[in-house]
Amino acid sequence: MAKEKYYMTTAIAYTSGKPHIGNTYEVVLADSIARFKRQQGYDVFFQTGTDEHGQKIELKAEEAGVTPKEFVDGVSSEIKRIWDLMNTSYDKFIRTTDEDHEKQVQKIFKKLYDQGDIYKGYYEGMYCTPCESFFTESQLVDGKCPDCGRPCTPAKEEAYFFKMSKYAQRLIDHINTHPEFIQPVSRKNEMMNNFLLPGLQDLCVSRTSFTWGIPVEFDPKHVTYVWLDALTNYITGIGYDCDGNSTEQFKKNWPADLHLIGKDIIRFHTIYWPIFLMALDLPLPKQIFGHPWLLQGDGKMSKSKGNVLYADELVDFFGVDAVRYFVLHEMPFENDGVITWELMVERLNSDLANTLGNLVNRTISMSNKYFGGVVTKTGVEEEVDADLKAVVTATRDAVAAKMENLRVADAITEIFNLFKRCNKYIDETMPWALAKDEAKKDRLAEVLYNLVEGISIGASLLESFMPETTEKILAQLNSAKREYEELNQFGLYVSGTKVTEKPEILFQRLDLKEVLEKVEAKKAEDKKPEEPVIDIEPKAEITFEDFEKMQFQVGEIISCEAVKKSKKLLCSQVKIGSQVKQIVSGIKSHYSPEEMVGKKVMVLVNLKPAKLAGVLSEGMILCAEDEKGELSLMVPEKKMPAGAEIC
RNA sequence: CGCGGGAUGGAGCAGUCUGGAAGCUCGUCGGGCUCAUAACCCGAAGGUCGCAGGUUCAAAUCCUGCUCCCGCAACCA
Repeated sequence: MAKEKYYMTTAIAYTSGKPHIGNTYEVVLADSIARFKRQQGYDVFFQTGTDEHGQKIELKAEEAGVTPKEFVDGVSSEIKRIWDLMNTSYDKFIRTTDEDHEKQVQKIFKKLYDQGDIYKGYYEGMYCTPCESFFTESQLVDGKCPDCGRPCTPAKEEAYFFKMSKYAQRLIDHINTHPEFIQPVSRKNEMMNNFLLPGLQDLCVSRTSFTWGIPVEFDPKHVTYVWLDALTNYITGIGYDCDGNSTEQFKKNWPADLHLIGKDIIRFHTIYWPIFLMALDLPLPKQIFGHPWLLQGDGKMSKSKGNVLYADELVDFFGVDAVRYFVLHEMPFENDGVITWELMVERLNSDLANTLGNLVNRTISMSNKYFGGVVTKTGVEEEVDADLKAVVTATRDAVAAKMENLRVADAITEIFNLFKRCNKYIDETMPWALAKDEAKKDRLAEVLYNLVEGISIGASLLESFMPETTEKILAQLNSAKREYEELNQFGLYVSGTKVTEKPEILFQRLDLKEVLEKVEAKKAEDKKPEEPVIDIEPKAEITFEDFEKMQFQVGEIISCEAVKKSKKLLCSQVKIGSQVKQIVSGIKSHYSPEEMVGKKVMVLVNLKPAKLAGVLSEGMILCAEDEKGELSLMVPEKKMPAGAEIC
């Protein structure tokens, strides 16, 4: 029997910067679903990728001093690196700068234009450049962008529009007759009430204000605007051709079985995307799941605070599978989840180290201790075994039921319930007590066999979520990977198999305090290169001769006192070579006279003497000043004698 | 009236659509055990389900009003 296909996608990640743990969550979530479907025997095609066009990227690239293409190449490979680091099993990583995608988008644009779904018009309104968004006057807050609060400028732009209204009723009918289409269901009402029922506005699908995009073939000053470019990746990635020459792969996989996306872009996926597809006369995806967000626990996420969590950083601390476990387990189905270092450590210690790692470890240790590592089924059963077996064999279907509803967190919980049951079984049977009685040796063997078998099944079920851990456990138990069909059967572990002699610690417990200290240290390290820069008004160019006229020397401050009758001034006696000059400086609010003494500073020596507040000043002590007016004395980086020339 | 989300024992969350004995994990406390990564197992304490009304035999759940929190700054799925 041919395997049933399952085509699923994540949203494509926007290449404006490094993805944080929240972005990464989506692809890990998708991966767990893809892996589980494969385990169940589906012929899965799992696509992810990057969305690489738009004005924002054009600007970012300019800031970075590279071409947009160079910029997105860098970010896209960084995203791919993290996806790979997280061990995600995507089948295709599409980039919207891929040639075949671009070509196809152009063809789609033209086709929709030719058939009258796209028309040319004008976009008028207030434009916020960073957000790449137009707003109506009424949407503005204090004349500023309602999204980001920055100023907007009036703009009018020739643009192409898509006639959304034409397909609205068909979409409403579809949503009403396909309750599973939008998940979670609470989102369905939101879409209906806010967008569909009040009447859909036509969607702007082109821009002329920037060039980093896919040009409209027949009107090249326009580039395709985000959604028609980005959403179509789901079909171009598997070989759609709107001239009717779509690949076999496309014919097999479309329509998608699942689009997994963030809840913020549900609107685009449940309204615009289906309507585009209707216009192309293609079937609609079966399900769109808008997952919640993973939020930072301690206050707002902000780069300046240094509390943004990145996947690779977390992996450094905890390992890939622990991070996968956390984001999958901690993320609720409908509401946003929280991630903090504290919670992460707690989960690692309690679930992974204590419940799972320790179970594997103690089971293997006992097998070695009592039977030289050989696990034998003796058939000496007791009543307590029944419940263990019942729990173990029921887990597969319990997991499947949760996964069917995309309740990934709950699915994982089911597996851990199996491991907990195993731990309980150890207490119930007390192998160490059995070991003391030679007559109970066969019973002891049976108990250990049951444990090894239970763990084997649990480990196999864990594969979709923590693939490396599955490998490790099965390797330690010397157990073969089970087929899905075998995961609800107890007793397939081959009797007489020898487990590893030295069990490897699967998850090391971590001390929260130590972790937090390391995090702090890392933060401090990362902060340095992120200091802001300051631009000041450029002055006219000077000649070298001009420069040579100025004499700078290192001066040592011998004594210093505040200038009476003045708020800002300090008067210093400065030793420069063998002479001492009196210099008055406006730095009282930044340095006390006491702390000035002994400092070696940079002095402009041949400045014409002047009286400041009635006190003679014979030079100038140089300072750097930041945007807030904070001052910092210029001191030599190495030890220098007073009087050393600065040139 | 900008949009959206939230408020359930110390912490993180289920449960709300489809009313019917307040649940899970962690932490705390007490006990057990010693094979194991100071891990495991059992038990207990701890909640007027944000507030106020309403509907109902019955409300965390439905309705109305209110209060408070959070995101909407590119690091936003």
